[in-house]
Amino acid sequence: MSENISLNEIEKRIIFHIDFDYFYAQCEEIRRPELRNIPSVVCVYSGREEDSGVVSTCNYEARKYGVRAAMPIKLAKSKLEDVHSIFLPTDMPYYHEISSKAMRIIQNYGELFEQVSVDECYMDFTKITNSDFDDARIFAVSLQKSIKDQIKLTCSIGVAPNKLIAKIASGINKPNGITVVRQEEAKQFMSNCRIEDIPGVGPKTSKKLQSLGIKTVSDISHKSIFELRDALGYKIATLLVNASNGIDYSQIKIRGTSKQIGKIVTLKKDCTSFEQVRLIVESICKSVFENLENKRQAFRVLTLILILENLQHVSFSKSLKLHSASIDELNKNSLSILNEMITSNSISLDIIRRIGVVISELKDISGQDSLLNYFEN
DNA sequence: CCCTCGATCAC
DNA sequence: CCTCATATCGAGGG
Repeated sequence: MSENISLNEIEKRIIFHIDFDYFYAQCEEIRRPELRNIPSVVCVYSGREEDSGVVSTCNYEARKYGVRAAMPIKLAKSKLEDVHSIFLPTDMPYYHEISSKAMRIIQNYGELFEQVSVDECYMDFTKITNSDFDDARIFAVSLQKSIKDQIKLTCSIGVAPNKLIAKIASGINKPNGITVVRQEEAKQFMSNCRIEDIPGVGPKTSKKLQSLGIKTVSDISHKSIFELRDALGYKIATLLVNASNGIDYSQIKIRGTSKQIGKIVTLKKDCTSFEQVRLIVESICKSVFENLENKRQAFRVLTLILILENLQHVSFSKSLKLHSASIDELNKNSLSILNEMITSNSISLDIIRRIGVVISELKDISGQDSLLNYFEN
């Protein structure tokens, strides 16, 4: 913890984690209320084949049949066979519109605000509530009501002494729920959680812990960071030991613009010639570059990512000497990296499933006179 | 200290 | 069956 804030102040915080319920599917219900009564599934279609892709979100009606986020569309369809249901593609611009309206309402409540994603944010309510959890609950109810009244959107709120617990708590009484965890309940609350409930613990970390014989949050709380460091790395070890004791010092931080811009696409099955791949890389570059232009920024690092048939990821990156805002530069470098990757790793074109381009080390160039082709100095 | 690359997470 | 975008960590090499 590098922030200079006293422990005393840290422990008196009241943090909200606000999570919009089944967000994409609920957005669809907002513009088409008739969807409320039937299972609806919002999907990311990869275009590789008819119905290839995954479920992004689904409403609770669909969940009754076992449909879940990240599930292949084909599997979801099989679960809803013979059921009157609807499958829709994502419409991100529309979801962002709804999201901004809701986020604006939340921000108007006052203090430090951190938007984590399109459907999730944190807000510090310490001052407004004077560290009183009863007050905080009233604010949570009022916030839910404002959002519901103004845009017909429901959300779930976790109220806790830190971000970690607020985040876990918001998921407990979903949808349209409020869960309050006080400072004095923090450790007990954590010990009732499963290890996988801790944000930052995924399948890999879970498995490592299991192989160490660690099965519960209480098991972790009896370990030292030192004991876990070798297996998990310093950061995760620290996170886990603190979390298991109900502690999380991380602060709400106002997020600036993103630090990278990227796009990954899935190749059609019949795409095998280098010429086809080249055109795809160029179209990805175009889209990434448009994004960069809109933000009036230049990039210095670009990374090309290949995802192979066996879902293995291979990435190569290149740092430029100077920042660039030239699409030609982006194209040229992407293609040269692609060539290098294919030859040096002896990757044949037909085992490439997905291709991505990411640019990073971004820098604002608004105010520069030539945006089209800008080089530092 | 910078660069590159892979891993992991979670949306 | 297997998307997509972003952030962060850590190792290893210079």
